Amino acid sequence: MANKKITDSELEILQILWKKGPSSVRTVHEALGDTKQTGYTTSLKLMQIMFEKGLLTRDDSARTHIYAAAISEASGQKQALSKIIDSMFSGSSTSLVMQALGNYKPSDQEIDEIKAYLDGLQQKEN
Amino acid sequence: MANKKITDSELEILQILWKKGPSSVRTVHEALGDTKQTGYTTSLKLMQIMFEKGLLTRDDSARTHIYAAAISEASGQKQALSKIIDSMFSGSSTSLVMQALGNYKPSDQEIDEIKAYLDGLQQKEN
DNA sequence: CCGCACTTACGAATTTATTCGTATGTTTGT
DNA sequence: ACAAACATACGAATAAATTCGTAAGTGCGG
Repeated sequence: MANKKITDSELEILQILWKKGPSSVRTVHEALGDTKQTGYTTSLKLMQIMFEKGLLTRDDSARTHIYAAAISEASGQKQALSKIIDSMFSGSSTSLVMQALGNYKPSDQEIDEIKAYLDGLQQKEN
Repeated sequence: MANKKITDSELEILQILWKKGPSSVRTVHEALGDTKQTGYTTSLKLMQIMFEKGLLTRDDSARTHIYAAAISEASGQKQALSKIIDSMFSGSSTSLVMQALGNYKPSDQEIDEIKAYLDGLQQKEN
């Protein structure tokens, strides 16, 4: 519901949790280590803040707490899409789609998949 | 080339300049007034900073300086798309397209337009 | 000419995000 | 039992973004 703003650092952590599933701070911190070289307590603090914000849930029944993303990856994707459709594409999802197709040419096979998907959408319409 | 990070506030200003074309600080500030109620010097400062960052150009030959976006709207759109394709869609533009189509069902007519566009892409391929 | 409205410049306060040091407690291996 | 390794909590330093106050110059109407 409530749409708190997600910072880039927070997004990195969500990525990892989406990929790995519920994880300890250490696990996340080490996965993060590939791209950032910040201290362990930095990751900890960030995840605690995200928990307070409601971005993460956590199981603190064991000594090592286990955190999980509070929103699904799909819903994160939808949120990100909404934001740029509103802010960059004047609310037109179609023009976002065209622009994406133009910039990152899909292969023939991918094009066929998209077409099939579009056919499916038209079917349901009636 | 260089990909400076654009904040949300900065994006709002770019929006206005893309829509209205080169404008004075006052014009931008008043357009901004619809959504934010910050002081005039705040808008001024922000635009000055954007100018320093290279996000805006300006003509200071007259007393009232005229600012313009240094990047085109299309290139801003491309940048925004790149970012979320990388960060939210594991680099797959196709899955972004599918997700966008799924969330914001286009009309039959829009679907046809997209299909036509896809046909065009396949044509060129050979 | 004088004062008012408007402009830019710029230092600095405020707010928000990121990072880390340190305290404190728990677990584990020997 | 004890030390080393590891966990959380939390205050606070640092950095980055946003906001504004104030100074100083320009131009215009009367």
